[in-house]
Amino acid sequence: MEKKEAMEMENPLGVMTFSDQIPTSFSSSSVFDMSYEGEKGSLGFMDLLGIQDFSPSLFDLFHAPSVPPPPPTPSSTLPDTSEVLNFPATPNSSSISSSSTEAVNDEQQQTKPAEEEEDEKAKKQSKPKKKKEKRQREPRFAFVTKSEVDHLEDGYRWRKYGQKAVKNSPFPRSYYRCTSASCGVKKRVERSSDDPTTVVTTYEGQHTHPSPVMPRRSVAGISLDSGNFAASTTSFTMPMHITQSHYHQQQQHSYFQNLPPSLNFMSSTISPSSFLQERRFCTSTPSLIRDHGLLQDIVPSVMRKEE
DNA sequence: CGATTTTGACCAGCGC
DNA sequence: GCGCTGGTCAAAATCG
Repeated sequence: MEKKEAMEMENPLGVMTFSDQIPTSFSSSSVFDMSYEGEKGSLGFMDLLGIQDFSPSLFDLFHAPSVPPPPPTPSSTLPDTSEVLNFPATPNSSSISSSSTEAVNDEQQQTKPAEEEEDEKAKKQSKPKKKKEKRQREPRFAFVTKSEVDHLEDGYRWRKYGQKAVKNSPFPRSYYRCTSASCGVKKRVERSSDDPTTVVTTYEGQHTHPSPVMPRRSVAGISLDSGNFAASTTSFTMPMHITQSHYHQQQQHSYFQNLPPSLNFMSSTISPSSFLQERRFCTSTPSLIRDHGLLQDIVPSVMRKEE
């Protein structure tokens, strides 16, 4: 798969890496490692943040001091990290790495929504698709969580549609699809062979509907109210203000300034207000920070596809 | 009985 | 062309 993605990578994108240790439904001390994958390539810039040793909240995550970032690496010399999850250096740290073809490759994205569904269907059915046009994947967002259970509760309902043995890993990879009719979001779940205590979950696509299951006050008995983890059922959830602070932090470190234009979207295209606006767009009650409990709650709009 | 999971088969893409 | 691998399909089994 790496190969495939590498092939699809035309514009290297950044790899967002956050780190945190947060309480989740699956573990009282979950390592949180997220990776937003992209087809056009990725660049480890967020992981350069080296964020670690955070208090158990995403909010803190974006405010905690970070270690000095390593010198920016030219995208051209970066390895293919489309599937790399940037495991944290420390046991308690984790990372969110992101890269998305779609994030930057908007044009193709724009034309996707309606026609893509059909395209995908056709693909699956008879697959008489043209070779030239490789399948454009949805933005993918992966994270690593220290958990004993493979399938983590994230507020949505999933139907397992496949399972495959993973090369060089004793653990199988499971494929899930959102059960909602019009929602084509998929996710892969696999246990890390390096660290069997961690689960790698990769989301692909955007939910086109609100979370059908939204236990907002607690997850598996773990209340989230006490912390800043204001939004909800899953570690994916991120309050608006966090997103904003995230932006600021990035600005402070000026990581993006050293990135190629295609990677510089965070500093050049996104402003705090744009984040806010996006959030408002997603929520009817901005002040209350409504989340759907998934990607859409954490991934900036520019990294997602607009409907 | 409908929804979900399991699992073998199938297909596409890729490297050799 | 062949083999490998990731991803998906779909029938059967299982679950609630």
